[in-house]
Amino acid sequence: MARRGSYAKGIAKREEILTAALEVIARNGYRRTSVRELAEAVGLSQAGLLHYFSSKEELFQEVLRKRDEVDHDSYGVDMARPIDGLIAVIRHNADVPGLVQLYAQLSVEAVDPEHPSHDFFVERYESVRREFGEFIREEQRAGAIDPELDPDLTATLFVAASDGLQTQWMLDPSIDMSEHIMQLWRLVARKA
Amino acid sequence: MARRGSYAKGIAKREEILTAALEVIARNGYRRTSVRELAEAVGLSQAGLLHYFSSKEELFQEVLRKRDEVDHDSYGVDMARPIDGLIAVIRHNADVPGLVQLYAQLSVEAVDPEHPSHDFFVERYESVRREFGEFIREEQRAGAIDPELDPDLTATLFVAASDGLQTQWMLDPSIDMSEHIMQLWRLVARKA
DNA sequence: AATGAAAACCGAACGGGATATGGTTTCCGA
DNA sequence: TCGGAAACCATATCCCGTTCGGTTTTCATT
Repeated sequence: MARRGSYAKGIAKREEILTAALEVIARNGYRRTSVRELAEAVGLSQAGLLHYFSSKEELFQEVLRKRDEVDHDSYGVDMARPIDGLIAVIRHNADVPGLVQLYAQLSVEAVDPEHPSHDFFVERYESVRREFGEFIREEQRAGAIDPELDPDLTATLFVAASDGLQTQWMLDPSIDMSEHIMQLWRLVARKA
Repeated sequence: MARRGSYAKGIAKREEILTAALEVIARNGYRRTSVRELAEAVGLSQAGLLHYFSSKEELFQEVLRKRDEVDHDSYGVDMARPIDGLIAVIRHNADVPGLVQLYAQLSVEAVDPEHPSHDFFVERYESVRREFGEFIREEQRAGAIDPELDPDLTATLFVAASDGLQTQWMLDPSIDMSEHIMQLWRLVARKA
């Protein structure tokens, strides 16, 4: 049998790195977070840290992937409707500015097709739009949303609004992101 | 009298740099645009280029400021309604991906309060929201928009949607940004 | 038209960034 | 217990933005 996979110590260290990365980013901001700092935060050399992640960008991508998993478990499953999950996530995001900043930064950098996280984000957006679009179709069948509305277009709009609100919120934290999304939902939900 | 200000040659060179920066970004993407390349593109050394702009970030900010001026002159003045101006700008943006990328990148980096362009973006968003919010108030007075809608909230939503759509469009250029904004406008505009 | 001060520009160097290389040490299953 | 892979490090490399101390060019003043 070929020996493959990591040792127990390595698996724990990897998790520790992901957690520490978040703390460092939350404290210093994305721009001022270097692999040197990340390495120091977990008691490794730069090369030691890069043993776990082939690049800084891949490390960050893994942080976001893990966040997606946690969010999906917390707000995706037990929530009755995806819109409630979306609002819950957005509310939660206001408590983790480091993650929001990391996400905003990496998603924009990844528009470059050569960026290592390009495919990750392309697929992520596709799946988020697909899921939310499907939800809107359901609401239309249930009569809660105007059937004339294009569900895919509307889903894209929700995702866009969520992303754009984050930028404005980071520049001005007095902006209440969830309130704006609720307003958008009221706009698409049929009245009376 | 103290001699101050630039020579004719310098003023022309400065403009040339701003124009060339756009071309280089459009060709190489923001990530791969270095001051070395920028300098080569206009026949200067790195230090020579930095004589005009104290930093790379300041140069990029000036590119965006110039874009704002041009857009404002082109779509802000002669357009009847700001919403038409917004849609026209968004349509135009699809033809200048380099600018869109530069804007998206810099606006996110500038969320760091230490970033040299932080104040620029804070003020820019404030003024855009104020202008659009005022327009919405006018439409409400004219009876074109539900007076119950919070105009500032709605303005923020339009800005957020515009920004967020750009990210999705850069990742998937088949997305029609203007169509989505028109959809949003239909949602807020009173029907029948 | 000569002058001189500031603008325009350059070569070289600096500090810091991510990452590749070639190791040594530690782990742990066969 | 042993051997191979994982875990980890010191060092080196290359590119980045930026600084410093110049030289050359421009052009208002005289």
